[in-house]
Amino acid sequence: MSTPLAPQYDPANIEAPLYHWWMEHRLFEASGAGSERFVIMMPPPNVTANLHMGHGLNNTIQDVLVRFERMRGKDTLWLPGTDHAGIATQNVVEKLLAREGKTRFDLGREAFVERVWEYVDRTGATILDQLKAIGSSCDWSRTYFTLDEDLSRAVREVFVRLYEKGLIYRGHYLINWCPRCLTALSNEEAEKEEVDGHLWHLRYPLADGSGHITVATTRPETMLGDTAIAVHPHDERYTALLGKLVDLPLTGRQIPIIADGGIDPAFGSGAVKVTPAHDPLDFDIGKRHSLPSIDIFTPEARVSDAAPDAFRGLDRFDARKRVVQAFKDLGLLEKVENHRHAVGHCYRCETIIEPRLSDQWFVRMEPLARPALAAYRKGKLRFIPERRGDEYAQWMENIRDWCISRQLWWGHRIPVFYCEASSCGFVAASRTDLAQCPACGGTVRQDEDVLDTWFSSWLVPFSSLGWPEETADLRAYYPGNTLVTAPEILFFWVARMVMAGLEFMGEIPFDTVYLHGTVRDTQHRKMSKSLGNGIDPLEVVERYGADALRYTVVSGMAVGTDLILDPADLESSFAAGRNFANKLWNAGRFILGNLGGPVRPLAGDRPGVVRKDELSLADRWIIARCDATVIAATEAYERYRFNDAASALYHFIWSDLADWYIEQIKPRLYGDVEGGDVARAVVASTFDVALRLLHPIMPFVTESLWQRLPARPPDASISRAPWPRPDRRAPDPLALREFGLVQELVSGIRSIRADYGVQPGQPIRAVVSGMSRVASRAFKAEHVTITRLAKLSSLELGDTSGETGATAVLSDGSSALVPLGDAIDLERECERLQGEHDRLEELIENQNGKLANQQFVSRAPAAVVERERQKLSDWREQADVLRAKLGRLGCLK
RNA sequence: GGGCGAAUAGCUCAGCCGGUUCAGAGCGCCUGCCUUACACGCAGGAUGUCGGGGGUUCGAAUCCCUCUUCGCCCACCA
Repeated sequence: MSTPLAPQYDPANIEAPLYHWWMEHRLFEASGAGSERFVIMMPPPNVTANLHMGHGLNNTIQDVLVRFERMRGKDTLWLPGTDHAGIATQNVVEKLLAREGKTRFDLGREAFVERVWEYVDRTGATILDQLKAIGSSCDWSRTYFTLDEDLSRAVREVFVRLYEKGLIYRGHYLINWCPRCLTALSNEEAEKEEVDGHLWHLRYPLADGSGHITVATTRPETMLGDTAIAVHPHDERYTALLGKLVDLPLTGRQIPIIADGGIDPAFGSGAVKVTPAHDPLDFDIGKRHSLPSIDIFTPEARVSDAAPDAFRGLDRFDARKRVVQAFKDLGLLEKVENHRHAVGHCYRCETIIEPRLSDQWFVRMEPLARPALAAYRKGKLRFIPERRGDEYAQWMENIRDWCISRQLWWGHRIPVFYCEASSCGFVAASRTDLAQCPACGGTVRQDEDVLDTWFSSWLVPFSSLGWPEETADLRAYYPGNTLVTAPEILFFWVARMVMAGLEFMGEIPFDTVYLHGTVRDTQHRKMSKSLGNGIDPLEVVERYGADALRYTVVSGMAVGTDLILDPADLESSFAAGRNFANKLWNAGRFILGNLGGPVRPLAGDRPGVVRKDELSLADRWIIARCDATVIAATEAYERYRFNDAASALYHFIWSDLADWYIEQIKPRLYGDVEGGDVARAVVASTFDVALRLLHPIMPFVTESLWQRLPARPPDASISRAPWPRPDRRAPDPLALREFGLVQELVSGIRSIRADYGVQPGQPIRAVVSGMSRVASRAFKAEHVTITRLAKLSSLELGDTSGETGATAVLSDGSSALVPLGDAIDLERECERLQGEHDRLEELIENQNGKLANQQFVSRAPAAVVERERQKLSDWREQADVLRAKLGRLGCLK
């Protein structure tokens, strides 16, 4: 790898081959060795999915964690997989069929399922390859699919166990129905959304002709299925009407007025039309009063034959208009009010949910939720951000039974078998397919429905490891550690995994749940296909590189915040990451080009090791800074504060290492001064550390540079390099202070140059006086550095008396004078210094006030008071120096 | 309707348990530089009554209350 490096980092030609190389060397596979493990289950993307920024965000975070822990020496398993995604996938294939003018019913169940498999096999799991493009270091050798044979076996095992335990039951209930997908949905799959609607006040004439009763409803069309009117038992307005009948308009039916405690007398008219087949509250009322229920809709939510002729076949919304019109025509429409309320929408297709009475399978959740809640309460489950735990607990506390049957064809078929013989009545859940009835020998049929997709997902932490077999993987990698996911699927998936883990493995599947934010545009709208405000991660990878994408994601999102990106301006979002990668690349190019072979070891017992007394001030400074960065970055990664890790590394690499240290060592590297070998040792070592610290965030550029460092075995990968430890030689506060003064001095002189418009190439003199001992030592030690970086013709440490020029005062009270001769603009300089002086005086005044305050001096901690005193004296010293300067320049009036 | 969170430079965000990081970063902006690692760069600079109002405190961007505005979760007022 000795080819000269290009002056510009070229991710497009570097990343893909590198990923290949990682795969070849099987660097991401869990080994089963080592004492400590780190396991992450990837939230399995839908098989049909294409990578979007949400995946980019989610998987980048997981990869950062996994790479970090892998370098810390743990046996890491990041297990990828794909989800068969029942409704979503079936919808995709049905859409394809529609183009051929066919429906799934034209094909029939078996052919249709075959068709879906064909599609899934052909398109493959594209998304998994796309995940590789962003650098995801998953253990691909263990990739699963939720419809794989072994995972399906786990699903079936779980169903049968729960069935036999009485935790799965079949019932006739009002469920959430999607009239477009033609299937039942769970409560979680019905997304509540606020909608602007109306409240229609309808008059129902009393059967005895004595008047009417008014009901208020948001869904007038359902009146066709009304079977009662309910009022609150204590509502005096209606006591006289209780038990009376009304003529239900349009239907020719008569229904009773009943009393039910569930009615709120304050809402609407206080009287409610009761439609047990189409409203959850009404369903309960119907049960309490044994009311008949009339289902007036077909599965597609068109008016069915149970309704009067005039409305049959109408879509529910057309029916609504017609019913309202009919009431108007009859003079029975009292009024219409605007009314905002929450309406359920299908989470896959946004269609408004229709509550529908049907036979479905349910899981009794309370017994599963209890231990899952207890585990959280006992502190075994940690949420990041913490407050998300409250949502988890709240959901667990109010858990409702889970409707798990779906009227789809694509999925795990419900393993329940019914005997066809009417006299037999045999029904059972079975681990194996039944050909005939074990009771009577008759033919059996299997339940037609399939299971909710999440019924396989909630098992993934163990089903993907071979359960119910007692595999080695299961023993080694269950339970896992961290789950990284979007908050949207907290209930769908996370909470249920905890329940399943406890029920079937006796242990929760992970101890930490990191819930990251959502990717949004600058108007804070969620990125989505329909809004057209998405960003294609692959386009970003192509234009800016995967590292840039990852850097942006990581640094743009703190714990508990969303990731805001501008789809209209990729440059603003991703340039910083690309520039950083390029900066690193060029720093590496420079360092590698100047090492020229093996370097002396910096520490240890090896021969040629650099002795401490060989280190210059700058060397000690960068080592101390490097060490501080090791500590800060490690802690940030551990605390999931990846943005902190990113910024600590950005600052260390760009400002400390590139802007100062590399500039500082140039004379040594070029042989202009002594100590080139020490500089090489230190720069190689600190750069190596920086690469390793940054690798979890920017794996590609760090790997490609790290492999080129001297004395690397050909097969060594940074992804397995040991995580840097804090250095014994650091911390070195004195080096930080001393070099800090050097930086102040150089910056001060540069400012003067800029202020006075000194030509960039023009060398100037500088005289520093009034130095503290620390400054004096530092300036002597870094004389060459200061001269070079401030472009001085000479740097004198001593007395500035008698000369006029521009002055910079440093924090220790030393002042640097740049004699400018005729170039000096006295008035301007006075203004400059006066401004500086006034600013200090104001600080001093405040500080005096603070320290004169008895309350402060007596109540504040002694250390705080001492610190404040020190500040005051520093400022006073600086102000004195400035005043003297002003006097000498004749600025003082 | 219940619960929770956020409001800091033009933009995106740090600022953890109250006292210096005299309020920071990146991007953007202004000035000068193609200085032999990097113009995806270097150097220098400007920018904020820390959402409004009250309070606690010797001291508040940081704690409490309140208002305003946004956001999230939950919810069978039809």
